[in-house]
Amino acid sequence: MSSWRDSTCGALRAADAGRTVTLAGWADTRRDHGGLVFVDLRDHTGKVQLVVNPELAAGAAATAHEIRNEFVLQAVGEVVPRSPGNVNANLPTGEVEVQVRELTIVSRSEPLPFQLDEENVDEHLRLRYRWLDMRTERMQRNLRLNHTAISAIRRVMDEREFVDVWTPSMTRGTPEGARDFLVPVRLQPGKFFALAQSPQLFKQLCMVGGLDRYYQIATCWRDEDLRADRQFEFRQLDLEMAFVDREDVLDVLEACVVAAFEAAGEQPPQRPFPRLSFADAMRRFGSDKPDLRYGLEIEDATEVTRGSEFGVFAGAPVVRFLRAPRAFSRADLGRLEEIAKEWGAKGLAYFVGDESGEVRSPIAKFLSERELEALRPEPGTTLLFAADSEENVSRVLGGLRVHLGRELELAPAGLDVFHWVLDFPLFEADENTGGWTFMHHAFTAPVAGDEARIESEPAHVLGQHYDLIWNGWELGSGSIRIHDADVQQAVFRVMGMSEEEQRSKFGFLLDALRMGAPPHGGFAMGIDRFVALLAREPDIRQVTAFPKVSSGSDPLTGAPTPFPDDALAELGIRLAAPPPQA
RNA sequence: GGGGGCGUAGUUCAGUUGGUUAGAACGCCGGCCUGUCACGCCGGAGGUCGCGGGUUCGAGUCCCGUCGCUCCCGCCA
Repeated sequence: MSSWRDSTCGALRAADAGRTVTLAGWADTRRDHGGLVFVDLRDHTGKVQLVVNPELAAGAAATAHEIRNEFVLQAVGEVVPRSPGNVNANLPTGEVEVQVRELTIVSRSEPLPFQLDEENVDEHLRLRYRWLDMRTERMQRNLRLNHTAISAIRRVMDEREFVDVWTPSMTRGTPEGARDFLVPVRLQPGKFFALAQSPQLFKQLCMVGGLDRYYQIATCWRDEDLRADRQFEFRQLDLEMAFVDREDVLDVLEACVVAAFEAAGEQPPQRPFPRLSFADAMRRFGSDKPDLRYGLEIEDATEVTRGSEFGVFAGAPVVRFLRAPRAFSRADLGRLEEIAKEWGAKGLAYFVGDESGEVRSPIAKFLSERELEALRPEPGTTLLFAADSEENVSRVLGGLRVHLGRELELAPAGLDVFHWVLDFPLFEADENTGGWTFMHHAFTAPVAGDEARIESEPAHVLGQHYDLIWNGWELGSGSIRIHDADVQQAVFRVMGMSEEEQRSKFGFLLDALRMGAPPHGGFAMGIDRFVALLAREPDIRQVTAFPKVSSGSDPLTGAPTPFPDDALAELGIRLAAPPPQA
């Protein structure tokens, strides 16, 4: 070890008694008795109690009185066992302490803007002083877990002979994806690189290039609003494989998830992960990423209410409901109706089954005996209805289901459910243009046999796409890609792209697909989301060393900042409006 | 772009129907203290109640605007 220390604080145990050690770390807490001084010295491994006795080390004692919180100290002393009455059972090192002989204040600290042991400290403040926040057990654990998970994943990649290939961050813009971050460049005034939203096309080209197995822990950039699970920049486990089927890709991902759990010391989920088709997910849970830790499935009442006297039911193509395990009050139902309206419902019909066995419902008087009998809620439950098009019913009940899941805490603590969602449609209607757009991206292959009807029946073509879901969070998605240029061009045409446009935007891809492209497929999994869930944190900022806040700025450095006009001029840029004063 | 929540000491919070000098705990400063471990005891400093305007005899409290943070919708191939 270095001259600064020959041992770490957290490692000391009863067996070390008698050793003389040199320790270095931070003053976590001090208890100055005027004569005796106790200091809990902390480093990255934990804490140990230092004792400074003026009768045994007068110089050290004088120094010890000067210690304040978070001073950096170096101490030389003997590890001694504590007397039985003085053992601290709350500390792994609590059976020993270090009797200090020499004490050096290596570095002083001003009083901190917040205390490290304080809970609920404003996050903006924590981020402004992230280097302090990082000293907390929470952040130490989270950042180390991030590393542990990535290491485990890299080991899986190595074992399976994936090759880590670096792809460019500065690349060609993709107007049809998320908003690009633009990078002006002095040598090409008036032109811009885009920061890569994903290495998608490059990894496909690696397959055409014969690399066979590609992977990267790839940083991606997207200029969209930030959320609990979204930052401007994030990392994904990005992989691509040649000569594989869907099953090969799913197998690799499951192995990565299990390996990361094991490395983190957690019980890994059972393999194979359950599977759900997109159609089933939407019908049963109203979501393409349902949280399957609880049931609360959408049930159908379309048949029962056919020809109902209640106009809203009679006039709707689809009537479905959720059976919530709670007899809601009128006030509750008012709030639920608001939620339903946010998801596009016009109102919220309900049947409350009171604990007494009474059924409360403002619409009961419109319904027949047959309907009432079929839809009778159990005592202590509430049926919540949506009557509309299939699409709207799914959206409303899906939104309500998520809300109820959270509000009623339906997910058992400690339960983790991974699952796949498969068999997505390749296209969806584009509300803006009235045409078709891809559901995930333009490079997903249709299922075998559907190639011929890409252009004739785009609505009915299924894609070889798959999503990985953990407790209702989309961890990532992948697909078997198109490896035939003609199929790729058919997809582009459905999206309304002219031959010219195809050439200018994706000519290089089409060229590659015409020069011996192997069948291939891959996946991209959001590492930050994965680690946040693994750490049981509510958002990805807690597992990110230096995140940005939701307004899109960095509280620590103050970035982004304005640039002087001459710096912009060199790039051929002039601002249309002066920047707001910082 | 839209909707909700929050903003009082360095920090975390309290502050009644609008009413005297805005409080507590921790932290900070000074003093005492040889077995504490969230050490204890005594004393002290510390406030633009985010900012601006309005209503009122009187605003931390009510109203309007604005800024910041946050959650959500849109957006995120």
